[in-house]
Amino acid sequence: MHCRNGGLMTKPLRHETILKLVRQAPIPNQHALQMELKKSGLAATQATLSRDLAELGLVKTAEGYKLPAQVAEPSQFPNGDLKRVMREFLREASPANNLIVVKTPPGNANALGIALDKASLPEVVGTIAGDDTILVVTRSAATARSLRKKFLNWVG
Amino acid sequence: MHCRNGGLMTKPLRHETILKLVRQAPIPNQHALQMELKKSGLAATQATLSRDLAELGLVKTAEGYKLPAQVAEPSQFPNGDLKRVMREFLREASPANNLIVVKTPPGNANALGIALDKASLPEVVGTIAGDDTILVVTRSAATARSLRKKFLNWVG
DNA sequence: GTGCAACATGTATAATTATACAATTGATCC
DNA sequence: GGATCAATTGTATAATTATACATGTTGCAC
Repeated sequence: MHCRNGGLMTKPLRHETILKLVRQAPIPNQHALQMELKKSGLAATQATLSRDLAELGLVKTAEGYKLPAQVAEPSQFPNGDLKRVMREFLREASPANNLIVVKTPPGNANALGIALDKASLPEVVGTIAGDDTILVVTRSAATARSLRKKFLNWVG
Repeated sequence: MHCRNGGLMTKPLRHETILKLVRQAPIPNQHALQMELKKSGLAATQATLSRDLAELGLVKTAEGYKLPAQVAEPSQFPNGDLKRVMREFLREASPANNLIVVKTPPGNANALGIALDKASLPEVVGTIAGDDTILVVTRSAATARSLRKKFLNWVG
């Protein structure tokens, strides 16, 4: 078979390069990794990369392969606080694709945004708060819709 | 098609159950999850579970699906310390499948074991230290062998 | 009521990943 | 030198996961 290896220890270099790449950004799949490595002059088949990723202990998330350290901490504790803040400030929540557009009284978006971030709900990828509007970014439209319903239930 | 759903909101319950299961132990794959859910009287196809896992933001590791919180922290900082301790105490390191059997002078296994744990090398799944022997558990035989070489290089 | 849109889900299949096996290379021992 | 073994990798394929599409259901507007 053609192992074009030729005795050069390519594996350690490849592993280093993979770690370098994954530190820059999550790698969506093994084919993408293969392309990136090729740019660095490193050839490897999908099978080899599958083995590499396992040996390096990388982890596959919705965003792609990451270092374990890069895996976001999820909600540290429940959201009693969030519910309270939300009851106070939430006026309206509209899904828009994978976003929820949350309206608050003028000047209060930030407060609610902070509470949302702190609660770090698993559904929430991130938030941006303006003056009276927060964009809540979720992984999918379905998530946005179901999370929105959860919000509305909370404020009952 | 037969969505035997009948209007009961099975999804939230299913999601709760999945989270409960994954808190107990990593779930190796979607088929295993399907079997577990069946035990709880919850029927779902692989496709549904694939969608569920994505919505819940679970992450796939070598051990299976986990909560992001359960993903182990990798080496926090390099291993200068470990190298020093290792030079002092390491006498022998033999690979045995996915283990490395590390020998130390009598009574020193624990010290080296602690240094190993602190360094939390990505290759190391865990360690057990006796009196003059440490078992270093890695993910694979290949990892064990290459890590062992790394050890031997360190102690020069 | 009808119509419509959003959901949840199953089926079938595409896409992705893991692995059994074979081949090559380099080291070690006789 | 030749034999043998461990390591690395490719090929082919199996196993696993994601998704395009279709369908039954529910809630809401009219």
